[in-house]
Amino acid sequence: MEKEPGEVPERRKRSDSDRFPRRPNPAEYESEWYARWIEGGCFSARPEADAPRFTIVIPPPNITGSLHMGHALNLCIQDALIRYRKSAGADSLWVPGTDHAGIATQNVVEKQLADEGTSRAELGREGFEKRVREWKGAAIERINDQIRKLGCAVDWTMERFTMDEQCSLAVRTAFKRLFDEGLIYRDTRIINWCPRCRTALSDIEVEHAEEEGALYYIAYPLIGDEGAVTVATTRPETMLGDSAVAVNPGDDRYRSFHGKRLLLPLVRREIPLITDDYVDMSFGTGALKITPAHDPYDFEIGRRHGLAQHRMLTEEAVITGDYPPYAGLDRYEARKRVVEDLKAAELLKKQEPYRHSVGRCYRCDTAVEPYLSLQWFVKTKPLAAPAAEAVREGKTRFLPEKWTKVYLNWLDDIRDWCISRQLWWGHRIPVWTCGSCGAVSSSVEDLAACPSCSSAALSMEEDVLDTWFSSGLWPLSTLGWPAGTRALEVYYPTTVLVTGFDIIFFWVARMMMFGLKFGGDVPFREVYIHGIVRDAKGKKMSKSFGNVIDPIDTIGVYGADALRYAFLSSAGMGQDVYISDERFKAGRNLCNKLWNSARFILMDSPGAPPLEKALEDEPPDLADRWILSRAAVLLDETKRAMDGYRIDEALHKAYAFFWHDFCDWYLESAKPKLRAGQPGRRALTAAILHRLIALNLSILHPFLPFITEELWKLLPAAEGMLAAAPCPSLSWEPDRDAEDAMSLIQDFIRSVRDIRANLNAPPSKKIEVIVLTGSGEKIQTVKAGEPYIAALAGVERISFLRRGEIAGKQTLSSLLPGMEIHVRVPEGAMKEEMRRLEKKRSALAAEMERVERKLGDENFLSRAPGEIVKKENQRFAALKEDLHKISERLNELSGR
RNA sequence: GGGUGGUUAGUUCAGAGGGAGAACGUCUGCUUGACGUGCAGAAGGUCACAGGUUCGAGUCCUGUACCACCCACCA
Repeated sequence: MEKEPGEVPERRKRSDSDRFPRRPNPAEYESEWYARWIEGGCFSARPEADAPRFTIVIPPPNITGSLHMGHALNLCIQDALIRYRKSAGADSLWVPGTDHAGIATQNVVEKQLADEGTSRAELGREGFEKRVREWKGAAIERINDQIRKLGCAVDWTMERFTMDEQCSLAVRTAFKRLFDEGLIYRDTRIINWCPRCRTALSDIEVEHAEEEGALYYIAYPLIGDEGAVTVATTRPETMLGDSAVAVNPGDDRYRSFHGKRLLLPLVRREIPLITDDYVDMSFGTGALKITPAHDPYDFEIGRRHGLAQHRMLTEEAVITGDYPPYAGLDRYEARKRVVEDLKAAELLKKQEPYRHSVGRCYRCDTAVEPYLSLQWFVKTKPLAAPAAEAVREGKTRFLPEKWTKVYLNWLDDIRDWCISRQLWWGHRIPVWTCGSCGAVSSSVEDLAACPSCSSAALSMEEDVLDTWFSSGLWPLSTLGWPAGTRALEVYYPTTVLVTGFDIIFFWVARMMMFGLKFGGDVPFREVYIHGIVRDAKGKKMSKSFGNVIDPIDTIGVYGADALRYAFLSSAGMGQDVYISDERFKAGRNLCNKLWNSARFILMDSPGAPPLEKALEDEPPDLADRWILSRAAVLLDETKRAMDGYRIDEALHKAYAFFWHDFCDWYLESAKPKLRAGQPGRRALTAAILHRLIALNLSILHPFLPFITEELWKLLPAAEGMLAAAPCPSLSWEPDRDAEDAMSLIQDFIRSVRDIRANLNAPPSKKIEVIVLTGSGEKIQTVKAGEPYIAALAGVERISFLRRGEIAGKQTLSSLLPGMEIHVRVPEGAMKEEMRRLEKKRSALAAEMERVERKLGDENFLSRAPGEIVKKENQRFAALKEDLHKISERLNELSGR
């Protein structure tokens, strides 16, 4: 009967196989293990231990919502590192915590209030803060639960929140020190203002993007003279606040206008025409309207020329009452009206499409206004210089290295940091102004009396600090600074910071500045910058694309280990991570394979002697020596990869070893030995299987903590929990000879299998293989490997013929280094063989020609190192021999 | 305008001067005493393009094109 494509035959029923359960649903053991790890104190720091320290402070997630795939990636990387270093003997500490996220959280809660028909104003500051604190509790619980679901080995006893008592003390202490040293000051400046959030923003909180707009040409009539000066602007409504028109002093077109006065249209204000070098003659008309209160550069020019600052917008970006026809209009509405009115007055000379950069609030995407206001600033240059220097000196290293330059360029060109926010949710600025003497003081403790005049008429600042001010202190505040705690002493500087490139300026640079300033050293030795999470098509995951996947959903379907595998296997250093069902399935399949290999071993050999004991009683055979050698190499390779933060590489190596070396080859070759071998053989084989399944679990544990722990429990020799177990060791050296010999056997088996596949020989059909050879050493190896060849390639007999002895015409053949193998086939199966041989021959001939040409080249022979020339010669000889064999074979077949 | 990456198999990437690799996907076969979430085999690449250095270039240098990202106050 024909089988439908994709149809799978019904699984064979065997009562035997129920002796050991099939893999349970991950949900059945994952949360249970997390609780056991916590109970067992597996994740607790051991500051008293005499061990190398490995410390990470978590990038604190915002309490605005739940964790997304980006967080999950970030967490998985840290967890793999923490668990690996712990198993390698380090005192690993991973400090968890969350960030109050000022603007973002306030927005979320305000939205909630709006849905409930109330508002922040209605609740009042205290009521609002109380409301946010309630939200905070639930949010943190949700986030921590996700962290537990992912299996993160964080030390919960160290958990912090950026607005808890300890962190608040750090914030006030840092603020006061900077204030007292004159590094924090207050000034009236043009800052970035979000009219929706109604707060100031720092420069980096504004996201610039090119947008389609228009360039408007407006004529400003001269006073007391004919004519006008035409300016070009993208924001015509700001003309209401103009104080002057500027031209370049060297611009001949306007030379005759110098010193004249203009009439500002609509407003009918008299303004001067001034000259300033800043003006670019080639742009627009070469005349620039100056609005000192609403443009940063105009502000500078205004200051230079002593111009008035006319504020024409309110905090909500609505026209102020000073411009009656437009008062109360939104800025865009006002733009339309101004343009209409200018048109009506025939003063709008031209309007053309124009692409220009618009800045938007990074929290709500509203177009930001340059806005004149009184704000607090940090003088950054004195802090930035040491932060840059530390990286230049290599005290902190970026991985991948390319981010070093990004970091340095920003610090070298840094501008002062606006830290005041007109919000209610955050650290209130610890500054008090005296109502009687006017003194402005900062204090760590709340002030009750003015330090200068002892007056009690003090008012505290209303504004709060930029969230990133407290984030910047995170490595210090979590470890107890400003108190000289044991944790600070032992764990600062931390080892590595794991984060995304999007917050290098926001966070990494600020921590460097504060860490050096207050902690006396860099906050971390290394900064590991990972990529972002994308969907299968390479699109960034974002709500607006509608392609977000909730990590918790994925865990529900595939298990946390599968999700972790998807991330860690594709997280090449700094590489973006593409996730898809395919990748999750790959992770799930690996878990399944792990389970089933352990299941086989424990079913077939429930117990085994210790490996060292078994080796005393029985010498290891080729496959034993080979797999032990591979394991020794693997231990070394994964260690080096992990120490170098090449996490995906370590995982790939472990995966390949487990799946291909261990399962495909060793375990398969072990089956006949377990079934038919001598007792000593059986014991040694079982011992190796037990030892190596344990080793596989240990090595894979940092990546797949749950399934490996669950299986560890089932191993008779395993003690305690895997999460607390030290790195496995293997008293076995890499064995070159065993690996070379096994490699030949594997090639042999693959060749036979290839021939079988061409023959369509079912696995049950045993075949005879004829070996033609000239090399004695290779024959010895094949003979030694005969049991494996028999078992793994379905070969019942190998006949060794000398060169010249005829294998027979009716055979399929394959070339191996130093030998040629044949399998007899029935009449009629030869046509395909001729084609294959022909193809192979032309490939060999082409290759040989290349090598021959090289070896005929005087330059090559005289200039290339002797070693290379020798190698090429050997290669030529081998190719020549193979070609000869194939040609002979072809002649034989065609000349029948 | 400045900067940083990238361009190698259908896809995602590794390879950093001497015979083009992995994973996934594809195709073919398989009730193989753990696993069909599996086993076995196979096919598939002018290493973006153009110059240069070299006995020899995915690999080093220069330039070009394209893609991605970051920074910047030209109205």
